[in-house]
Amino acid sequence: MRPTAKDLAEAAGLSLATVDRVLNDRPNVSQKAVRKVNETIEKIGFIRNPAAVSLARNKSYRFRFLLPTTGDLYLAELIHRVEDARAVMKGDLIDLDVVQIPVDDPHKVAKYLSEVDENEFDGIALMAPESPQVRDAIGRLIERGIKFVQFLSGQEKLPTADFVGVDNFAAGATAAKIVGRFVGGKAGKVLIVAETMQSLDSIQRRFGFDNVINSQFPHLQCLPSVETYGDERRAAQILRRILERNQDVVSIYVLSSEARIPLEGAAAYTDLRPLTVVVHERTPFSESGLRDEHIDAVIAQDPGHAVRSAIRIMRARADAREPHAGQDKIRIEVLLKENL
Amino acid sequence: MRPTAKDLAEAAGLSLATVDRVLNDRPNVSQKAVRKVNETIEKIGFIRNPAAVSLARNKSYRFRFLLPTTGDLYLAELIHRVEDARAVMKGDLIDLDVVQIPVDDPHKVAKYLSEVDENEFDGIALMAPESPQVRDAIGRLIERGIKFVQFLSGQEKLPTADFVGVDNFAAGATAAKIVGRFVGGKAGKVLIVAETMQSLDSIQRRFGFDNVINSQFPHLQCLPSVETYGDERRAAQILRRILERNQDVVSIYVLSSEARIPLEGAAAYTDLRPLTVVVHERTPFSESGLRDEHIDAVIAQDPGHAVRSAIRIMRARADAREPHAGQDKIRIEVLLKENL
DNA sequence: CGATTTTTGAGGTGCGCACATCAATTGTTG
DNA sequence: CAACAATTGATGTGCGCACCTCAAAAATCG
Repeated sequence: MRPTAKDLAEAAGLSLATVDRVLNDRPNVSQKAVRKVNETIEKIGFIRNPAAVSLARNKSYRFRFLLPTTGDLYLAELIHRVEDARAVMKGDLIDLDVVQIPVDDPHKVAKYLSEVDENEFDGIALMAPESPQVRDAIGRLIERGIKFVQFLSGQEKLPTADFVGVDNFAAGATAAKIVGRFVGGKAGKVLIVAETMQSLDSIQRRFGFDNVINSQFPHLQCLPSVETYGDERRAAQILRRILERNQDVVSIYVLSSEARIPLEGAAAYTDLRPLTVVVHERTPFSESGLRDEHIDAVIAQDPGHAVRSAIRIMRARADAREPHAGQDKIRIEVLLKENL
Repeated sequence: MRPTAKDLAEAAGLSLATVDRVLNDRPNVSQKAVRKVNETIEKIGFIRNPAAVSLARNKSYRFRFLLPTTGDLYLAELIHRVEDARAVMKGDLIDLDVVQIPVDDPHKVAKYLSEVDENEFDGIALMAPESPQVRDAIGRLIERGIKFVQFLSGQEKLPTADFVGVDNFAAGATAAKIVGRFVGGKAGKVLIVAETMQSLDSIQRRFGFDNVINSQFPHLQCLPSVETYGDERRAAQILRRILERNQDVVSIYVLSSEARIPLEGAAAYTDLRPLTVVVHERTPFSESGLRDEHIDAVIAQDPGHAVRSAIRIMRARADAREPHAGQDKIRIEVLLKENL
């Protein structure tokens, strides 16, 4: 039988009350008692029964995901994953919800964060670009005891907050390696498309991409980033113009999470198959693109994994535990038609 | 406040005893009562508090991983992951252990399985090739109420058992796609190395590999599989001979989990850098190979993920629940130098 | 109809721990 | 040494549920 707190008390030659004081960091315990208890824990291999703890505390966790209002398929996927997790975690006394806010307005984001009630939420996961205002608001949030996770964005990592997501520099580098090797020695230009280059994510990906192309594939030339601003017509027009002017484009790299908008625009003008097309994030569009070979590779971060990871981290922090690092690292996945 | 079983009973107009009978599938309940309770569960959104269930049942789980005795770095990694999980899961009343057995002897495996005491273990995860004998032994194990997982091998999926691992056909196809596109249009031969071609895993990977090469990269020619039998000297000799005879080898594909043995042999004879080298499984060797560019890509399945997945499945089965499909699918990962 | 079976209700116990109260013991200080 | 503070012990309650027993009520049957 596995030792209980009572066994611990007996083995330590102390009362259950003192053991309780040590285990739960209550005041009025001598250093000697603390040491004795901890030694005995090691000695007899005592482990708190988490079910009993949870039951006795009868505490529940309320976490909120703050996601952008605008976004296409990947955002939808993300929301879907949170809903999934919501259903699963409900049993474990974890209440989740999603609120969408205009993340591109730092002022509004900061205002929203400042209005979060610490009696209503134990943790917030925010997907928004960073800015000084937002950073300050996050700091105040944390001071009020609300656990915070930077979710898939804002990689200027705050020392006080946890981050869930990939290394975007490495993600861009990975895309570049695929492009470079898939193109196959041919010289030519690489067309790079982003929704916007304002965000740190885009900048880092582009930086990682250029870095690898320039050092390992000097026969390829990266064109300046095209920004779509999420506008389909605009995207179609600009891409058409650029492809007309640059007949030697051999590859397209879409570094935003929204591949649909630029690629549908480009496909209207030219056949994508001869080009090496690499995009980010698995969506119904990118999946079908892989299947019918309009897209050669997808660089992805599993949204379900990201959501679960954010939840695990907030829960661990709420329990004043360290998160388990290993399981919570988000991998940069490379998806081909063959390993979908 | 979230509804308890008592609330459920009141809302359903039944006693707690009857509600308990329904919730735990006890005998002597009318169909009417069952229906009424289930309806009320939906209506008030009752969810059993898993902590209370766990505490009241006070049940623990004992699972054993049966792994091969022989194996190199990947096996070591796997054992390490089980040990990690062991420490983490200990808190959740899950006892894990690892036993290594000679998996290539179906007779011994079957004998071992038949001797597993159902009072001592709730679940077994076995990493071993299939054979009729083993299959029968697994069947008897399951009949005795022990939950069983086919762990990273034996993909002739038993309808009665769960499987954790990748689709090896797809894994081979993925490797082929990488080889084909990385080679870059050059014609030549692909050297394929396995520890043994006896195992179903190897056969499926090879089949998937050939399939993609033949259909998409006809300018490449697959050589017959070389078997190392885990013997370094043998491997070095054979590979040297083959590479001497085939000066037009452009790529090496190692389809077993042990890349070290063949690649160290080949590297002794020739420089691997000009070749496109693709191997399976992330190990210290394959990682450093990626870093210094002796290896171009690694096709991997995360061992930590696989271990956790196997545990989750055994636990779900032991609780007579269905496992959560999504989280437990093992991805075929593509690792490059850039996304390690 | 009574005799039997099936179904229900009422109630208790314990799982391992958190949290609270109050008394008893020890240590400290002037 | 008394007066006080710091520490410890003894004990109780409740978290939500599983599991058990015994009696009562309802349904079924010959």
